[in-house]
Amino acid sequence: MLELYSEQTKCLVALDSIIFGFDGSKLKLLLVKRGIEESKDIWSLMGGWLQPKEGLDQAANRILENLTGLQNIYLEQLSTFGLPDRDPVERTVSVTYFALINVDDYEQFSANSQKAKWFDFDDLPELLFDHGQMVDNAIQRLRNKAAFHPLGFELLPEKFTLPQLQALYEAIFNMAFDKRNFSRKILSSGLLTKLDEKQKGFSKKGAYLYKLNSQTSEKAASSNLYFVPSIDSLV
Amino acid sequence: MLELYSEQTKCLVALDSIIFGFDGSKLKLLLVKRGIEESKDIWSLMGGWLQPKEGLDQAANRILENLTGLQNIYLEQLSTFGLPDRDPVERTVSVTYFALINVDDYEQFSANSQKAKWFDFDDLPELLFDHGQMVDNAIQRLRNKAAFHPLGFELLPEKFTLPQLQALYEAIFNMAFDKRNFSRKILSSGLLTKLDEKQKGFSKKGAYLYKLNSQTSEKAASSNLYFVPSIDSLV
DNA sequence: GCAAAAGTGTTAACACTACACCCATGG
DNA sequence: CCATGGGTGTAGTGTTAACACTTTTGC
Repeated sequence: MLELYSEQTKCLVALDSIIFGFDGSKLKLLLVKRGIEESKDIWSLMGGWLQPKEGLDQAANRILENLTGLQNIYLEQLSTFGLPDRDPVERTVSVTYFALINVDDYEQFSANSQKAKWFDFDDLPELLFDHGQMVDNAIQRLRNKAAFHPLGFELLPEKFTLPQLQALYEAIFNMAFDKRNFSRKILSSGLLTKLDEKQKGFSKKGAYLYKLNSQTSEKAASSNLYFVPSIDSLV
Repeated sequence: MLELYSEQTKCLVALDSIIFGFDGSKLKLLLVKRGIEESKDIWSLMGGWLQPKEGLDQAANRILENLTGLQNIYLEQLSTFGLPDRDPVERTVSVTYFALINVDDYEQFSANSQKAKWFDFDDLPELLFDHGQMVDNAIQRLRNKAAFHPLGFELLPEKFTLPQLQALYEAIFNMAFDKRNFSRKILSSGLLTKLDEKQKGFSKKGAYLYKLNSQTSEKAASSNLYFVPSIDSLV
């Protein structure tokens, strides 16, 4: 059974967030340059320490807000990493989170946070400690989740076109979809509301804008939204 | 960015395991009676403390082995809980694991571990702290995972019958399946090898025994093993 | 011989894949 | 007027869900 509390050793607890973005054609990851000695200047996930009076989700939100200026970001807990020597400086258990943010929203704040940079997801630099594993983990979760949930929308502006949405899913799954099948599947889910406006400037014809239909988004959604042809590695 | 390590507060790190079993007709959960003051005698998950030189998975395995005598148990990390006051004695972050064990295997050891008991999953006592949430979390993960992976087998003896397997899935999903459809789906996955023996004693006719076909179990498996008619709450 | 559980096939609806052409517009 | 990207429909195939009767054998 549980042994007494008093004799147990304590650990530092960190929060590290895998922050995904999308720039219209590629999936992106937001990284920061480590500012302290021991592996200084290595790119790493955005992270910080758990404070005495806060919960994990709360801490992850606080850190994300401090670093990006953004509130109410989609944030979800992933695995916790705790090999004894994962951080050579001192034993640290790290709880990871994955976040989805709209690149445009963030650019406005990027002046503030000095050393943060968006990387193409498939061209990442070497990462600090076990952050590479954390990222592998997160992309899997993103795929699994996006395959069944109306999730990707978090990465797009409020109004978006079907081609944009498709490009996003193609970036997430690193796979091409047939646009007729894609639009049929998406539209039949009832998740989207077609707007009267068209997107201007990008294509000559202009594509209709849609928005997420907040009514149905939570419930009716999850039933048959699976995009991926062959489900390979579900969690 | 990361602040200096030295000024950060540390936490106790606990591991708590949600241990599922199956007795042939009902899904079970293994709980222990808390042995230390402050909520003494409340039923709780099996847990223990992270030791200085071990990783999280390793610690979860060690604790499980100490308490049940079983090795090589299916064990998978779930969420981490860390509200500041979740444990009134002292701030503790708890990493949860879910485990699947064969009830028969465990009964042999149950003499050893004094205060452990199997409960029917749908008739659980009140649980310590936030362990109830941990359990809710775990059953969801079990369902999601079992819907796509050849997972439930961990809960059965090496040789089992289709009716047993179906009963297990019905217990996991708390839902009835059509036996013709069920057997077709399972058998078409190629996961099982039919044996020449029949189970005796339970039914008059006797049901054929099967075993998991270890070749295919990892790969070919995950492609279309979804049993659940309507996927309601996938992670 | 009967009760209790095991085993087995067919059909109709739906969902998925593959595939090609016309449309609207800006330049 | 033409190049670029946007939008749409169908046929074939496979998968799923629903459904009922026969078989075996212990008692």
